[in-house]
Amino acid sequence: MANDKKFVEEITAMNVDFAKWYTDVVKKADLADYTSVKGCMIIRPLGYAIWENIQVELDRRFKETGHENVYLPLFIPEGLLNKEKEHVEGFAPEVAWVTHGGEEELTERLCVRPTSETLFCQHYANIIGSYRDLPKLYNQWANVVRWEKTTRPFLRTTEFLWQEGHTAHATYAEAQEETLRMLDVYADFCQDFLAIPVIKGQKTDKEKFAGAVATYTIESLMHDGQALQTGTTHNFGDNFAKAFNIRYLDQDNTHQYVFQTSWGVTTRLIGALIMVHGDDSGLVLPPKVAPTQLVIIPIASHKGGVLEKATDIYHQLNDLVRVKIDSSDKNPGWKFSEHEMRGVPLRLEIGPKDIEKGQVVLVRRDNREKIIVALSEIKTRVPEILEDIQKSLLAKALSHREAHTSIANSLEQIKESLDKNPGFVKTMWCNEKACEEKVKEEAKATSRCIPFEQENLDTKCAICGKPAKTMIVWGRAY
RNA sequence: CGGAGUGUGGCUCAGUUUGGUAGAGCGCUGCGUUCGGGACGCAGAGGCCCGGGGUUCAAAUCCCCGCACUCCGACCA
Repeated sequence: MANDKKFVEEITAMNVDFAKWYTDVVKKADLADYTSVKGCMIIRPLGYAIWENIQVELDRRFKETGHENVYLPLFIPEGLLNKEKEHVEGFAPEVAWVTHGGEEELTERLCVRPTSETLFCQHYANIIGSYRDLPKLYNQWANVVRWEKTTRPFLRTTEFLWQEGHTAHATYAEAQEETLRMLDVYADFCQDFLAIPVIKGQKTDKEKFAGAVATYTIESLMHDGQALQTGTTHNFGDNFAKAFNIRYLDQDNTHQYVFQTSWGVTTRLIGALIMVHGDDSGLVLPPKVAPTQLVIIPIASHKGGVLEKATDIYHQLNDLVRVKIDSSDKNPGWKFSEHEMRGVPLRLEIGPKDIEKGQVVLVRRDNREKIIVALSEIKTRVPEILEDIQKSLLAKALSHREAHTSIANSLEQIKESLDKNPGFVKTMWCNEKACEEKVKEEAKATSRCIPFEQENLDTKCAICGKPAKTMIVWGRAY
């Protein structure tokens, strides 16, 4: 059986129509379902289990770096939202408003939180009085609502799930340290756990968060060459502290404003998983995040001893990996396709012939390699193979990104690169907004970030020719 | 917010041109046979044709007015 044979007819091929492929995978892999409210999706058990795994792992890393979880209200009074000017202007167009409670019109409209900066600020103003109260390292897992015009499951939904970290510090330097520390947490999580390579960098002034001094980002490249911001951290300086009057008394008994940060990742990460690792047969999940890591498929399960053996294997592996046994009365072929669509990293086939030979057949989801393993060795081989799949997926995604990263020295070259080899384009840049706008207008691309890992490609800005200040990465983004 | 498209059993759609008893495939339920890449037989269940108004003896079909979703652009995690 050739590896490139198309096993699943119900999913549109990626190279035929990537957008269609994406929604097909979302539906066929049972990740999410549409509802009667635009942009609001039902996250189905598989999609939610992936989110839960993301949550558990991230939460562990947040706690390790000293953070505590809290929960703040869903509603924000209009007056509170309006306190920081840049912030409210940034979010105003996409805020949903509650105007009535029952039949009564409210005296003040309530905003359904698009993010919780203002609520955290109000709270911090109440609870921070002394330098002894700092730092405050809070995080909340929550849903937020942004009234988006164009929505796509996981990538951009009206309501989405996320975590938002909000911290308060005594000095700008500490806030900056926190901002970069959390970017590292995100970057490491994406690469190690989701097998998604990222570029760490700073957003330009044009792209930074409303109300922030500096915004940092991790950027990933999807299979179609489109960029996706997979996580973001912000240093607010004392902008919000001044607007909300968050002050503490320092050792010298003088009032000081606090310095704040915020950082978040969302259910968009699931979209990234789909678009980085998926193939024409459906979802491909890295073992670390996969709700089911191994599925056992009994062959000819009506024949004596097969189901018993499969169950025995299940019990042997149950402590080592997340394993399921599919003993439904579907055909084996149907089951193969089904679990491939759902991205299960490894499949174990056990039939009468295998039992005779004392072996099982393992099939990798990522490359469809068939591996025959003696029954006596499965407990060592299965975890080994899963580890290898995790590594291979990261390596594959990394080489895809490298193959789709170009260097350009002019606006013409930026356009050409984006058209001929869609992906990231690195250039030098003069740090002027005008050049960003020009790229946006002519090449339909935005600046993704100014990478921490700089390269000296040229002395001049690729767009205007003036002396360059930094290297920047461009891309067409989701 | 522009441009395009689509709304008919759970799903994919036919039927609409030319008004006349609501269809197919898949899925689902039951029984039996199968089982190493989406099996098969038999028997069943299941529809206010997106909504509201017209026109007509008669509307899924013709005419108005809504609403929703999808895709492509502009804005955004």
